[in-house]
Amino acid sequence: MPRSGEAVRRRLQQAALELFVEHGFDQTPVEAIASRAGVTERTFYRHFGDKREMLFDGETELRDLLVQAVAAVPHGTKPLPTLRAAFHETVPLFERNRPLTEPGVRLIAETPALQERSLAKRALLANALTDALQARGVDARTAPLYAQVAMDTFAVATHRWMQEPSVPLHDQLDQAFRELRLAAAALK
Amino acid sequence: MPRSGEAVRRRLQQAALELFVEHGFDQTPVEAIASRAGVTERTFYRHFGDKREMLFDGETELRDLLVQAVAAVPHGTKPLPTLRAAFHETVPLFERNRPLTEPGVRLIAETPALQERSLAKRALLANALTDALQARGVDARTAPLYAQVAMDTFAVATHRWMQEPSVPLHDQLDQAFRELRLAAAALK
DNA sequence: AATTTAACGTCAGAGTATGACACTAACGCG
DNA sequence: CGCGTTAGTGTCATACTCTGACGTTAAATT
Repeated sequence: MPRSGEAVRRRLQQAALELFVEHGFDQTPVEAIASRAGVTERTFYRHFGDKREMLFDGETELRDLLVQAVAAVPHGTKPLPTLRAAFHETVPLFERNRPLTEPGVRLIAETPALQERSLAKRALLANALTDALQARGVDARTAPLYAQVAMDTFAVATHRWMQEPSVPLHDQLDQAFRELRLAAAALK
Repeated sequence: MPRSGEAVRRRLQQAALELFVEHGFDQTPVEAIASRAGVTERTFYRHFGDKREMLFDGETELRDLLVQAVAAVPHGTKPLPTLRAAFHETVPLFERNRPLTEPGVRLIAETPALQERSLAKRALLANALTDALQARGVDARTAPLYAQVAMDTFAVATHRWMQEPSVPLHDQLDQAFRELRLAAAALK
């Protein structure tokens, strides 16, 4: 296998992040990123499907970890407790990547095009969780609902954790799911 | 006020829908849409921010209706029951627009770019519901969670209703929220 | 050393979206 | 009824995104 290209990929990501925080996402042409990384614009598109994609690299890793964690939960556990347990398994991953993803999340928050992509990635995660639940015997009709709701609860927890780092992500998760349970109990 | 342009806007929407179902969204240049509508490509972008935006016109109407419905719910009602009641108020709107939106949803389902935009619109609705809840005294910390979760439950209900028109949307809504309550009760 | 293979460069091109400027049709008013 | 205002439109230019085709280079295999 010839020259790996992994180094180029990393240089592109770093160059992009620097230029994005300096001039903004929309004001940064792909040509500028490629130029700083020492490659051609064409090469950029060989490593990333499009300009937004570079900000969401860890998503596939998170997805694989989640589906694996769901499969590892003891059988007989109900859907939402299963997903909550799986989310707890991803806490180390988040804590490890925290400083790395911090500038990215601010960028996403202030760029509509990146928010859209972020929501799309979240939906992909929810779909993966739906499949993981079905593999455990949850019926195909209700699995999407559980996956979506749990995914949002997880997103709320991580969002709070980003803004208030003092309280651990584990506690944020339990707190969010507790609020979900109490709110749903009021439904009659 | 000079020539209204409302007719042009309608012609653009109809021309776009026809071309989209015939050649697909990605294979339909804006120029083709504008040409069929009898205007210039530049005029298209004066009526719609971008090419995806034409498929999501009713969203603002739905959003206004929802926030109004939330405000109309008797005070003292808990968040999730409030949102469920608000969703029930939008059922006539959905039933009325059903045949109109049917080709659109199929198009969205098979076009990634449109799915992203659809998710973004759903997020906007959730944000609007968050604000509506806060206006009723729900605290800012939990309101986003309730709005997101309710929004997903609503989305699941409408999705089922699209595929199985035999059971009314009202029943789909109650069923989905019932499943949410039961699933959350298992959280302990 | 020759061959294979994946990464890269170059070139061309379609499509999206925006800004600047001029023009025109409709409406209100004197 | 003529006049000016104003929103809608056309025209032109242009930056940017993304893709296809083709040739070249560097690394790994034999």
